[in-house]
Amino acid sequence: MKISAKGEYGIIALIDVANYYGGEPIQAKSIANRYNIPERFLEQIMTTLKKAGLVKSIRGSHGGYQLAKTPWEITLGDALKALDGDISPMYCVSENNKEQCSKERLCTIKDVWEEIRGCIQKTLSSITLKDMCNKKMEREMKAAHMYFI
Amino acid sequence: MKISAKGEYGIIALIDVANYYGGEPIQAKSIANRYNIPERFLEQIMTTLKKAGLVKSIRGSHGGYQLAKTPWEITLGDALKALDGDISPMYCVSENNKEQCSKERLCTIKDVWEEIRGCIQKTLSSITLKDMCNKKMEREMKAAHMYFI
DNA sequence: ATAATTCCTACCATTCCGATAGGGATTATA
DNA sequence: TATAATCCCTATCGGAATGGTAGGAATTAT
Ligand code: FES
Ligand code: FES
Repeated sequence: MKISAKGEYGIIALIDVANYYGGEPIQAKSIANRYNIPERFLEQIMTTLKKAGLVKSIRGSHGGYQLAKTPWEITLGDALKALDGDISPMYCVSENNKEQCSKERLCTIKDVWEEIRGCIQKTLSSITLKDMCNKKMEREMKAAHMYFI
Repeated sequence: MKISAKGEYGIIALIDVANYYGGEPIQAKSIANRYNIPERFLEQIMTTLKKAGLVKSIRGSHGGYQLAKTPWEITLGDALKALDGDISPMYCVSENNKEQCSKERLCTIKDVWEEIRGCIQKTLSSITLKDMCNKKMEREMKAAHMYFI
């Protein structure tokens, strides 16, 4: 029941990119350095985010990443779905439901997984990158010279 | 973000034991057979549940397992906490918080994990074994000759 | 005595995760 | 046009976790 490092790194990166929304593209290398994320690993993560349509990339020198939508159009749910594949606690209630449990029709527990998936989904899809940026800014206003994630 | 097989098997077993509440102890072997769970694996799971104080065991011939509390005193939250160790989506918001994230005090994402942990916890701790038994019974009443999990 | 059970400990195979690595493609700019 | 800075693609790898197996000891009813 844990969110992967990939998921966490990806969210950190996305929030960072969102912070630069409207400006110059931001490089994977820069993000990796500032948040202490392995550089080559982050590259792969950014590719994932790109394939999911959350960021767009600019290649070549002075290249980097920018949001593919506005910060208030992208939710943490979108991010985690792209990064960890899914946010359901059990395969039988996954959105891209491939694997079924054996006794699915006779299972009374499935409802529980469904409910959990629902509340996670609801929470995550209610928080946008914009929200996260705002929170970060607020905190940095109160505590001078400190950079929040 | 998936619940382990151990977690699922354990919950199935617990519900089954709860179904026999007040009667004879029920054997791991019997549970394993009926729900198609590897026998020796289930033995270990039952040990986990025992150590967590959810079931008590009776050794020797005609032995087996019984609930250590009433079915309405044990929640699915108790069960999963015992089986999967924890239900938090990130170590920094775990109840038995050992590992801390590096920049914990500067992290704005932690709040999100906290919120998710909260809603999972709330859902799981609101469902008792009694609830699950009732649901099972209701469904079996409506569909004759079918045994639900 | 025997059979049925739980209990304890070790082990094993596979998968997943986090990360590293090499090298190619693209682009600004000097 | 050369160079440096990027992103991009693919392969690989070590370690940890997961799911399961195994042997045999301890306990108990019959
Ligand atoms: S159907 Fe998936 S847990 Fe029962
Ligand atoms: S402190 Fe744990 S994710 Fe930020």
